Amino acid sequence: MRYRRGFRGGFLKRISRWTKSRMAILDVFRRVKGHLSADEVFLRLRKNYPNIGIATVYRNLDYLHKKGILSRFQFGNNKASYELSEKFLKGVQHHHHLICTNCGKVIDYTDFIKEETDLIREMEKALSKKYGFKIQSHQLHFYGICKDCMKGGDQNAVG
Amino acid sequence: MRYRRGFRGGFLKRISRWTKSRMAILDVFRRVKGHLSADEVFLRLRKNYPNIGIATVYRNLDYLHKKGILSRFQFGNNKASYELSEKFLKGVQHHHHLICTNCGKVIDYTDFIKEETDLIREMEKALSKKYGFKIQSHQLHFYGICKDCMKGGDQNAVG
DNA sequence: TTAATAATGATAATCATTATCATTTAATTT
DNA sequence: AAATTAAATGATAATGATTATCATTATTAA
Repeated sequence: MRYRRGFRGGFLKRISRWTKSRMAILDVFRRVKGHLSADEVFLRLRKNYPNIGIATVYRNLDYLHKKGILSRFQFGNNKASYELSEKFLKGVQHHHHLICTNCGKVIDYTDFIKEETDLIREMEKALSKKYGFKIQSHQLHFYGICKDCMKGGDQNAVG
Repeated sequence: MRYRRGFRGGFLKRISRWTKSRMAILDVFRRVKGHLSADEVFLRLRKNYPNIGIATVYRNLDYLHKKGILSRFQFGNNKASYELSEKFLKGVQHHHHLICTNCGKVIDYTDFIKEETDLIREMEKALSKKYGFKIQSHQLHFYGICKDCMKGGDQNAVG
């Protein structure tokens, strides 16, 4: 068991109670790496944990987000997606997203992170000062048409 | 009337029918400048246009978004916001958003746009090539705690 | 082990958005 | 200007995502 007492340091200290469902949800994200919506988490959990309720999934996603363990995204399909925060897990690379406005596919990319990070750091400092805003995270989304939709088909909304 | 025949050039050519509600919605955005959700548009419209239906608002926001006239955002409160696209209206400056995770307030900022645009342009070129992705727009969101919430209060979620 | 309380599962309620359908309206054609 | 045609509208039902409620259960600290 990954989350037994001895290993509950750092971020994991923020978790007040180590419930079965909370551990199971964290494990889902450790296995999957990418972003998952509440219903996707729910479906994956039900295999090993058939009695879990969808409300528990929602509550824990929100809880883990508030603790800084999951990052929360909305890519434009009217539902939230979550992924492990890079601050929480070393293995998670800093990355951003390409979102296809035609089919909804989301691609993670890790290119240009060095350049981006330098600029962002500078911006955060200046924006914090100018607006008195304590910045905690940022998201950079690119919207467009993916490779498949380019050849395939009927294109939809633009940014 | 702002949208009468003689002036329907450029982007406005994309609009198939100039209905009363469509014009009224565009006018709301011209007056307000900032981002508005469907219900906020609906409320503003009802003053001068008491019979408009909420479905018409949703349909037109979606329509104008697909025509490239409105930009669409989701800041994390589970509902979409729209604003006039800078491509559509010269007066709209390129800008991004600071979102307070405590109270939900959204601040537009226009700082660092030169530096950002240079980097973004470079990224778009490289990402387009690497992923075969035709990029149409981008959004940069900073999440954190605003000035008021910093002194005021009970802090909430982090990014 | 027990006490205190956070978390759970079931489900109702809410909120944002989309679908349906009969009617109206904008633009085009006569 | 009247007729035509298809897009758009308003009312409202339906859907989908998320949140609230509440009695019960499970985790932690004492």
